[in-house]
Amino acid sequence: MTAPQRLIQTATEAVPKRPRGRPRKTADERDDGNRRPALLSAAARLFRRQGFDATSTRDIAAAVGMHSGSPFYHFKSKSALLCAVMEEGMRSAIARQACAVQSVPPSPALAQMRQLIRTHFDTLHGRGNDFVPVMLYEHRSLTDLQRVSLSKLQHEYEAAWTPVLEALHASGHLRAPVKLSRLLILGALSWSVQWFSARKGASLDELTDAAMALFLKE
Amino acid sequence: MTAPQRLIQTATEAVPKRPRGRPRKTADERDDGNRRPALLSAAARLFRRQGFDATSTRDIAAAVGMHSGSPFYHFKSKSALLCAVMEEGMRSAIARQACAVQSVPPSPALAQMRQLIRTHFDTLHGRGNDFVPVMLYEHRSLTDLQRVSLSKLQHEYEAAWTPVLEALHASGHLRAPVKLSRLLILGALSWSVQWFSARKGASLDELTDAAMALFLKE
DNA sequence: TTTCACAAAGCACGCGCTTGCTGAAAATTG
DNA sequence: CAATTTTCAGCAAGCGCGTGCTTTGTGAAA
Repeated sequence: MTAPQRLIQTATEAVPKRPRGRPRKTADERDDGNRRPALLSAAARLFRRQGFDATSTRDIAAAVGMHSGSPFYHFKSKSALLCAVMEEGMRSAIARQACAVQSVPPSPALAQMRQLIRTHFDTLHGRGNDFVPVMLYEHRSLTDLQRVSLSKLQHEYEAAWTPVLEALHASGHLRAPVKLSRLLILGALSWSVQWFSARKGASLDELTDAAMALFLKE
Repeated sequence: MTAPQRLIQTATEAVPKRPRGRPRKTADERDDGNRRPALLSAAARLFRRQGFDATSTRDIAAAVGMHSGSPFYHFKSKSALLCAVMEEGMRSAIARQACAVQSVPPSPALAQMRQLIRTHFDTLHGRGNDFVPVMLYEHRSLTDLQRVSLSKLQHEYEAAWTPVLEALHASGHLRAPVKLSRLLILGALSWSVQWFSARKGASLDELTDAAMALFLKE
């Protein structure tokens, strides 16, 4: 709700008092020099490595060379910073996913499925991609309102899987119900955050092959 | 480091001083009237609902009608209480799993697989079974030593799956590599903690059917 | 007489966050 | 143009509070 406009003005006040000096930026979309992205990725890395509760705002500030109170100029609370990390992660994941899906012809659906899985693994395990793992495992530290705003992005991401799974169901490559399949498959992939290590064991490509062989027939 | 034993004793001290009164119990295995299990299950419920960090030791004490410092008589630290919750959860899960596997003939392996999946879902979603979900999602709050002691139980639980998966691989019902299959399958099942609700959607039996149809051929 | 299973009270610490301030930069003005 | 005004981006310091945990005390049981 914005403040109501005045309908009656005196002559002196009728002059539109344009404020002098630098124009104000809205609180929602700050430019912030260039330190805000630095805060965001430092927070993402620390949140992923130590967890949200085990990471203090002082840690984050120190990681970008700030003093302890300064992050609160950019984010109004610690949990707002967490939410911003998750939003950033989801937006870039959605963008990568859309780009990846477009780069593959819509049929066969098997190729699209492979691309979806491979892109998902990259979102989880690619270097510098700490944002989405934080989203997966620090969900509880958000307020209810923040959860609502993020669930939209989550649905947007998951929505890309449904038509592919339906095509695979129709062609007989997938026999389980589509909705449950999506939940189980995304769970299997996302859980890899718990055990996957880039330095040992299978590669992301081998992982993708295994997932394809596990979930799909023929 | 314990205090060094005295090697030379005077005549009067040579008499073994049997302590009078109630005999001492070791710190490892206390009997504890019956309040220790109550603390354990109250902690499990709260840890699952609010998370480990968001649950204070005062919350746990209040849940069983104790004062704020009293839980520390039974557990030497908050994280030791968490570890005890997880150990209890794993032990009962392993027991349930062993019992379930024995109740089914070793062949066909499909029947054993179904039983494993169904038992796992019950361990995660059965009422009062808060112990294992806590284990899955509060892993980070343990010390390194505690993690080591728990990983043995984890391996014991997962080991039951391997022969079944190998049989299914040999019979052609499973085409992905056994090791990766186990990781992906257990991930898919465990992730259901994030989305499954007993009051809406599918039942645990339907979920089991879907998982079977998703992972196995024929 | 000794131990048990807590109660009662409180300590020290680290946390998120607030407040007040400041040099620099940018826009507006005469 | 120079002078003025306003905002920006962060520094410096610290407040209040909740936390895990400790210490001492105590009635009951063995």
